Amino acid sequence: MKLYNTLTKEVEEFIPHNKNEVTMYTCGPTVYHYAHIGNLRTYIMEDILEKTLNYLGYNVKRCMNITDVGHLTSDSDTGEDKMLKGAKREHKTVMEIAKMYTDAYFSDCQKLNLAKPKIVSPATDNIDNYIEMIEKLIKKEYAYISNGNVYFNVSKLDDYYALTNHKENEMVVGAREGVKEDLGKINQSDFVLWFTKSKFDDQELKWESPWGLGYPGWHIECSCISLKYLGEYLDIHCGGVDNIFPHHTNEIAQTEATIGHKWCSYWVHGEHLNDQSGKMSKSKGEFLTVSLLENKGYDPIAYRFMCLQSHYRNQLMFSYDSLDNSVQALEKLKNKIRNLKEDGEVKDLETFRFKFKEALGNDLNTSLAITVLYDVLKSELNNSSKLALIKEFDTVFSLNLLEEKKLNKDLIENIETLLEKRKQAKIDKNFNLADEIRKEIEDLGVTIKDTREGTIYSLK
RNA sequence: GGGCCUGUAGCCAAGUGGUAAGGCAUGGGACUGCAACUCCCUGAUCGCUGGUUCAAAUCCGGUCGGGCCCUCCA
Repeated sequence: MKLYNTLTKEVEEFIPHNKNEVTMYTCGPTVYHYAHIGNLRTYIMEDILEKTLNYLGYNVKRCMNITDVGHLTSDSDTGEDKMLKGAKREHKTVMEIAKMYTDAYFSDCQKLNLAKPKIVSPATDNIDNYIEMIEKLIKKEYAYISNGNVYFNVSKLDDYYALTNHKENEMVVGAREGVKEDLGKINQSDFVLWFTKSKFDDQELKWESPWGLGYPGWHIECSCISLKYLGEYLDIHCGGVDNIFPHHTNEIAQTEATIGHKWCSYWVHGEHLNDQSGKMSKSKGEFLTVSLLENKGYDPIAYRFMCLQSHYRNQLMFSYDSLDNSVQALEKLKNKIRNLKEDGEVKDLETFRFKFKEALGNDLNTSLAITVLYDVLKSELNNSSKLALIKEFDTVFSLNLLEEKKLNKDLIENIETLLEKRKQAKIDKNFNLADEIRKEIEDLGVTIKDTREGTIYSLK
């Protein structure tokens, strides 16, 4: 298995710290609003990665956080807590909001066939751990207290910018509008570990700490949760590219300062989904959620398919045209598969299996893996063998390729009766009637197809 | 100002030195009472421009265009 590692900027052979056991940490959602499909693109990539590793025989232990607290707009005390903002908007308490959007998030995941990580931990469940870790950092003199907040001192590290090519003196403070310099810091890139002072005194969730009543900075949760559940040697850490700096950079800083050795070997980042105006966001353009797509009549799986046809490290352009494209393609693909009927012994799977593994094993080239699927369909293999391969591939793709939609009994009887009538009409050359009956059947949501063996039907 | 990614047929998109995968759409054909489904056939020299090389979409330089990050973000 080869993976592109942001840390080395190279595609590397993946070697877990502990033989076949893989530890994987993926940054989870901030539950102050619905996830948009751009957010979900990264989770789709992570899902494919996890399933590919499983397919290749690894045992993956994956952990994800749920950010349900104190996600400020910035470390410099400007901006507003997102959870609080969400709560105000919905006239609910912060915890109610968190619950509501956490549920919504997992519901979206389910619709996209995203496996739930073995370990899911809300940020608010681990406050004691953060405090403990921050105390350690202060004791080791990596952290200092200033203006009531606890900061991490990045100048104590040899290589704070390991993940990026940033240089401290070339960075522009306030490159982004609304960001103001925090005068309490020693270095420009120092970040907050614990807040006791914020311009937003109405911050709802606060905890007692050695530094006073306050709440954690927004990088500490991922470090802590990861250490708590996955140990001091992490194999893979994932997230969106926007997390590279500062979030992941800071995670590395505080974690390695705490444990005193290298922490995570492979950093895997997913590129963004863009729309015509650039990066998709919650504040501009159409707010594209899974539910919105569903309301417009799209099967969320078609979006998953769209993502798989591109590479996770390339930006992908969203448009309804390309989603329509994927809808068509997926439908055709499933039709082809539906037409395969078992016909004997399963054999000769290795060639395609190898190609499939090679595609995914090459830094998750899902697009090429999809091509292998089409190659299987066009191959000389018998149907049973094709079906066996498709079933295997779909453990990674998760596109419901073999899904047989269930017809209920009454519906079947109804259709059988109508088909009999239509058959008679055709014999009588009464094609108008035959067409009417076909229309009637289609209105029931069923497609029919005339073949030499008779008429067959399936759910649309 | 600094860092990074990207430009392949109408559209989406693989492909990192040896003369361009795949999908969707289009057009033509087979099948059908018609249709749907399915099957067969159908298209690009890779933004532009210099260079390296026996050989470049692939490497290097320039140029034009699109996008991202630099303390909200997947």
